[in-house]
Amino acid sequence: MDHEEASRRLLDAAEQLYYARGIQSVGMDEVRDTAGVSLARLYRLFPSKQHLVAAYLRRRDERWRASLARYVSERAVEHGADRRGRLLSVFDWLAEWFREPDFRGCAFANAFGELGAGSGPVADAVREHKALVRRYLVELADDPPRADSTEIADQLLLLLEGATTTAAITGSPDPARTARAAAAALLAAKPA
Amino acid sequence: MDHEEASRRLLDAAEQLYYARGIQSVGMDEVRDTAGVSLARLYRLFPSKQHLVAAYLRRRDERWRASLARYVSERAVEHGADRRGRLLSVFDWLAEWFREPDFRGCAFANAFGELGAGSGPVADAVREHKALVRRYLVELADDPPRADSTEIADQLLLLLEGATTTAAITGSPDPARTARAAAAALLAAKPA
DNA sequence: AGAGGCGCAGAACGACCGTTCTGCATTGCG
DNA sequence: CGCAATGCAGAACGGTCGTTCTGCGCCTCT
Repeated sequence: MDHEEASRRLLDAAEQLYYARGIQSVGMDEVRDTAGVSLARLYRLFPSKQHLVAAYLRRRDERWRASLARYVSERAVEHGADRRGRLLSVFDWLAEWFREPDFRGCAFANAFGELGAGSGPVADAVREHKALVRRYLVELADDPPRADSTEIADQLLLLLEGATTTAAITGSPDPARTARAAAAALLAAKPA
Repeated sequence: MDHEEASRRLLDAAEQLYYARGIQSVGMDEVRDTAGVSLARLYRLFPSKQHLVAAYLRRRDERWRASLARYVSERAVEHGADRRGRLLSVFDWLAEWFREPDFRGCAFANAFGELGAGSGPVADAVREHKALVRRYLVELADDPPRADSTEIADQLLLLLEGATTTAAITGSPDPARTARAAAAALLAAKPA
């Protein structure tokens, strides 16, 4: 097992365990056991638990955004979607995510809520994720370019965030539908 | 010190410590020290940590909703506000809350994200809080009565939730302004 | 063969956690 | 006064945590 494989296994284990059960309640022993990688190597690859958590979140951010972008892009091709169609398909993707059996809300908000603003690399990873998602929404809203892209993107970001938390707490995917309807109304309020 | 006073001190301490630092990282010893109440009495009043957390959240829910309702009501009197004005003043209240020095996001979502859906009395308290806030928004939206009150209330609830989390993560009160503008647009999209 | 380097499993360390226990002090009553 | 009841501070218990250490096995090289 080379370092890349060990790292991948550790991040898989971290993702599975921390997302399902929170961060502080999962010890490094359990990450080791789940990953099948020794503690010594774990600490060689990630100098502390905070580093491991931040790394898992950064990898998750990439995968999450890539999954969303792929979906929006494919739907745009299938349906010849315009700006509105592309922005609304974000919420269709949300609906699918909320229905996944291991859905447990936003890993980034959960980690931030658990560990707080002073949690160094973890808080940084969370903030960067949110900034990148916002940027993606601005890009979608700005195609074709318009003066209100940032404003609408910010509003849709709040709907996305609120729907994710609400879906986790209520255990229902309905907030995706609610958010989509709100997004449609907001887009309709600002025609081209 | 009677039981009521001890209970109040314990809930004050719990609120201060758990909201600021998360739940698992604050031991019962520290709650005891902060409250100035013995561990024996603490356990007599709250049989377990979960009970204490749930009790603090339930008290916080009452205070939070009361503060919001008072603000909305006072603003309605001051400005002769109609349905739209009352619903929008929810977001004005949010803006003030986000500016408080100890603001750290939604205590309910944070606790849920940290402890998970299986956390018994805590998860129950979180779900009930969300349901009560939703009901309050439905009441605001239904005055005067309309067929779309639940729909608009659900949409505003997502904005409220998304703004709270985003404000905590970004450390900025701006999401309240963004949410208010979105709420205004949603209300304008459905005139009387 | 022997020596050195590397990596492992899991023990060890010190800290913290949730909860219960214990020696002691205080209070109230007869 | 003596006795019983009550409550306290904080020790104790058993468990878990993050991190480092140690004895051992394996591999490579001379």
